[in-house]
Amino acid sequence: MQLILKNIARHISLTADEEAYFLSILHPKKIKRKHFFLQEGEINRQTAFVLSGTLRAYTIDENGFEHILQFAPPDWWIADMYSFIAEKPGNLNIEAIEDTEVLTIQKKDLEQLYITVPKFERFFRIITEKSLVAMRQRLIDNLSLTAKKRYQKFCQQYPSLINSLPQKQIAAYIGVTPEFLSKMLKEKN
Amino acid sequence: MQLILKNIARHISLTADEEAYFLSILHPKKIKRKHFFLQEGEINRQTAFVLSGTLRAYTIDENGFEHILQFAPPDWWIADMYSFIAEKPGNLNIEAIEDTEVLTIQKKDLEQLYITVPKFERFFRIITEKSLVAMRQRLIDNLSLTAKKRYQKFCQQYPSLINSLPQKQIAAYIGVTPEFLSKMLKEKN
DNA sequence: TAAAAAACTTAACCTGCATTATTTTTTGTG
DNA sequence: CACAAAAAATAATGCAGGTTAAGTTTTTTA
Repeated sequence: MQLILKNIARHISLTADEEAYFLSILHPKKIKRKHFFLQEGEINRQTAFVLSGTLRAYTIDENGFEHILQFAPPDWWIADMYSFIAEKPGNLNIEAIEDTEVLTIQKKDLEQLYITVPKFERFFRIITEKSLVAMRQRLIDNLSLTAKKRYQKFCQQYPSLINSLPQKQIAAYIGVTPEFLSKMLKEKN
Repeated sequence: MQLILKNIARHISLTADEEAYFLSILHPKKIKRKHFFLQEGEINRQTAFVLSGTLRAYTIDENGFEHILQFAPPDWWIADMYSFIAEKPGNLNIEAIEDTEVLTIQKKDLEQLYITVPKFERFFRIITEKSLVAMRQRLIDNLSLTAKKRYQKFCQQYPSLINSLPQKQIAAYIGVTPEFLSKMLKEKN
């Protein structure tokens, strides 16, 4: 529980009452490796904060290829934002790549939280702004960098993941086939 | 001025006082065709709402190629979010593709607005969430669709722009060279 | 309104990455 | 610990889209 309070304290400060109220709406949940927090076609009714383990969010395109949009190691928030705000079925899968513990907040509870403690509007505004900046940069990188450079950037950005992830998933994140990533890695050095 | 109030009314409602205060921090600005609202290397100290005309936001990569991140026709908000929140020099250029009128809000005024009228935290949270969803979808499209399909999607999404934009700029948005777009367009039909 | 600049077209050739298919290695699970 | 499944490596072949460069049309602006 300390982890999520510290996460929030990076942008807003809470009174003891507000903190207690916030903690009261959190639901702990465990997701086993290879199990899903959310599957394509479902409505994402809760947002998640990762305490331990790691989740990944991905889509499957019409040719059956996976494209990974986000890894969520501890201290990260994750949801299918489209589905969560529209309350419609989404096309994201959110899966545990190892046994994972999260805290979830139901959409209804979050809406009430916004009303009761408006500071949380600020908190989520700020982290959404940061996500947008990161997503924008990733789009730019995909438009302007070669696969080799995108791989290098990935290594810098997620040094902790690089050794625990199958290459296949790194390929699905940087936007190349596993075969091509394998070839690239042989060429280097 | 009505346009921006309507835009805001889509997500929050203001009292007469709040409305007056909000209007008081807006600065009208005109940007002539081919002139810049913001240039690479500058700190983006204000966010803009387009009243008339159209802006485009783009980066120039290390090989000198432009990549367009956003078109902002009337009723849209635009800024270099990275530079705006970090208060550091950004790498976006925001240029008028025709004579354009915007309303700007200074970062300092926006911060005060958040404090004085917290509803605006909600407003900007919501529109940032929507931008994030759109940006995420664009990344997925770039990872999974062919250039032809991305062009078709662009036509559906910006029917009003399609005839007023140079092909070069459509190419810079969908992520192909102008030569290749030209070839594609000949092939079709 | 004419000259200059920008946008567009065309075409030959090139390359980064995909595809397909087979083999080898690693990992997870009963 | 064995063996089934997943991941990774390898390699031949293919193609979407890039590059270069020249010529043509449209737009801008003096």
